[in-house]
Amino acid sequence: MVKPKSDFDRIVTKEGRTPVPASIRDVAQRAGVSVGTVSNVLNRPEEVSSESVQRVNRAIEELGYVRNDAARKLRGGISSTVGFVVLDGQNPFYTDVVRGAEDEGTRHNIAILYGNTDEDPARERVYLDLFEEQQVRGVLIAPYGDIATRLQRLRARGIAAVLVDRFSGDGRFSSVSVDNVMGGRMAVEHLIEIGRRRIAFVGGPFDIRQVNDRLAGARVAAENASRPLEIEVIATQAMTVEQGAAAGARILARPRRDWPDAVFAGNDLLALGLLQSLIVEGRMLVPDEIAIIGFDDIPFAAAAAVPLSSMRQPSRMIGRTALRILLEEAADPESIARRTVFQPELVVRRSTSG
Amino acid sequence: MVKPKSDFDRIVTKEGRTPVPASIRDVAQRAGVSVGTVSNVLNRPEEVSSESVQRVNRAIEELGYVRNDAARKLRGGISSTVGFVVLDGQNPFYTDVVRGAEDEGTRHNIAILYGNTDEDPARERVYLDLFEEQQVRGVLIAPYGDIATRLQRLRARGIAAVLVDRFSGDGRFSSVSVDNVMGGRMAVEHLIEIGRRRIAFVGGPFDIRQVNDRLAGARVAAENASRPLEIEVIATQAMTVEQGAAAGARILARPRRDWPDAVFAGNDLLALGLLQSLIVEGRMLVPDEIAIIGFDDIPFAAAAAVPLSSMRQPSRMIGRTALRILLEEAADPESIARRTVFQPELVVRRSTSG
DNA sequence: TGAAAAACTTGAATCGATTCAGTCGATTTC
DNA sequence: GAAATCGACTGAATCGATTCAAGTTTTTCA
Repeated sequence: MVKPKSDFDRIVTKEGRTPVPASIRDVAQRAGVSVGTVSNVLNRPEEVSSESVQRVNRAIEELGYVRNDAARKLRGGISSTVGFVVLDGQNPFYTDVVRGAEDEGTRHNIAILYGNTDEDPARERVYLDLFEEQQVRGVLIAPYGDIATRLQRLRARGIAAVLVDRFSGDGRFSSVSVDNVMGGRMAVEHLIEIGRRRIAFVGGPFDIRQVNDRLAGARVAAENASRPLEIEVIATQAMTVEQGAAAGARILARPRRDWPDAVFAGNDLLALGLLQSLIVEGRMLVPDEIAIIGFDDIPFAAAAAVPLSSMRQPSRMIGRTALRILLEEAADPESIARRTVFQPELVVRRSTSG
Repeated sequence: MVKPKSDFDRIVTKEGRTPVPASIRDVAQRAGVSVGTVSNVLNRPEEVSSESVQRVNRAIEELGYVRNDAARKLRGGISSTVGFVVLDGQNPFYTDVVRGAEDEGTRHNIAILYGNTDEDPARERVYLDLFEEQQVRGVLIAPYGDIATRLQRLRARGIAAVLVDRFSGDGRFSSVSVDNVMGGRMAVEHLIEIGRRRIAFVGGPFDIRQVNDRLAGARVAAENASRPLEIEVIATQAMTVEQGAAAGARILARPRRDWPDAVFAGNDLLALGLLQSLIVEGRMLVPDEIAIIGFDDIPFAAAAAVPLSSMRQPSRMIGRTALRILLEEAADPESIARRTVFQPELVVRRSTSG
């Protein structure tokens, strides 16, 4: 076992300073006040005379004091970390959501414990365990499996949870997401508006709630059209670029007259894969032969060779809002769960302006 | 101030269970042993009789006991979190590196505190402060500014640090990176090999070490060519898709005969931006008129409309290795800093096979 | 059989921030 | 002038896991 102290001593002798982490007691001594006063300066400066505040702050400065979050947590004070369990860390959409949470976090001096599950329920559990051990202030989670009971247990331990990008069936937890049904509907309405009739939905697996919702919305649009139409479903095993390209290849393998003239992809990764595959003999079929619209509006959508139309999610805003709600709930355990739903926004680019 | 306990009580009465977090003392009582024994079961089961191990484990199971990491940390035990400060969280390359660190982390039951600095030295400092407060086991950092002194201070507090994707000038800290000079050289050698002569480097700002190194390597290749050539430098303000597209626009604005016939982009984001911009009147200039090679081989490189040649970095491996070294150093403060350098690998795709 | 060694177990002390009942003066009130 | 009020400060007790010197039981072997 390493003894940090002895290491510090070693450094002391070497550099002549005293880098043994200063405790609140050291600060109190140097400032000539009690530990209680130092703690008050740290936490409720308004209750301390300005003279004491100054002296304490000077001592803190001189000693390079840094608060020990472990001790703070232990005594029952609240933790200054929040866990974020992400479904697919590789997807820029989630990167953006995390970024939003981060932004809000730094404003409250909160750090984010990050966990990427890659749609693996086992990893999901591992991270929730880890976060429980850490006694985080709360957990943001873009869930894959069914974690209601797990979250319930965390709550019993005083750890709040907010669902991201999805809501809980029973409404027992707050959530921040986008109206996926509406998004699906708007996407397909747009395709119909630009005159497409043979519309396909590419996406899957359908046990991912978001996928289902987007398809459902697409169907609503199809039925409500002045001349109703059918949505063909081309199922994929995942929402990745590779799967998108594979789906594209399957489309191209059909006789020409069976091609759809527009595809609504379950997310932008799929759409990018499709885009890549829809080049025949150096000619890009998008948007003239086949229009494509995606979902999420990740940064790469605009940057694609044929800039991609997409349903924009306010991803950073989702992250920020989720963290804000989480902090509120952590502060007030009596608070009632609420659902926050943002509206997606249609972003038209070249892939659907043929 | 919220009193978690009272909330638990409320739940107790509601659900009839006792979700007050069980402590090691509760476990000891239930198992009929002392707290010391429970702690031993948790930390050195080989020193405890198998009967006790069983009883303790049963009690743990029954009570739903979860170790309190704060208490553990406080007593001087080691923390089970590690901080990771990332230069550009939006860049899939770093996402991958984090993923690698995560993989290694879960093997050691370690969670990652994540901080994205977006090349902002102020944020860099904020995160290092936060991590210090958390008393993390160590810090992985892809640094932007000069943080030698800051890291030195962390080290004095017993917090190890490993640089990622870059090494420290004075070699006082371990680092895991790729040989950027070699990568730049290989990229340009490849361009020369496919018969290109008017080669440009797109990248910047040059106070990012990696950029400098890659350019330096490119120049070595240019000088060593059988017929030496000059590398034109097209400077960008950042390594983003937008900047890449802007650089592309500047190239297209020139008279045709002043175009380069190949571009080595400082990273894949720039390359993708370039790719996007190099479509003139629906015709893709890549690779016939202008070949492009990037750096990093992010997943989107292969998925681009014209699949992008790139210098692959073993990004996950970098993350895993960095974390492994960090843990070793955290365990042994006497250990000496070492530099780990991986070789990049040339991945040829259509953007350079004209 | 008895003594020494080995194997386990115990429980008080410890880490550092927070809290809160209580102390101390100074000021105000009646 | 005594009592009440107020503001500022104090410091012992607390949280839970770990450690380790000391204690107890079991095993080993002459």
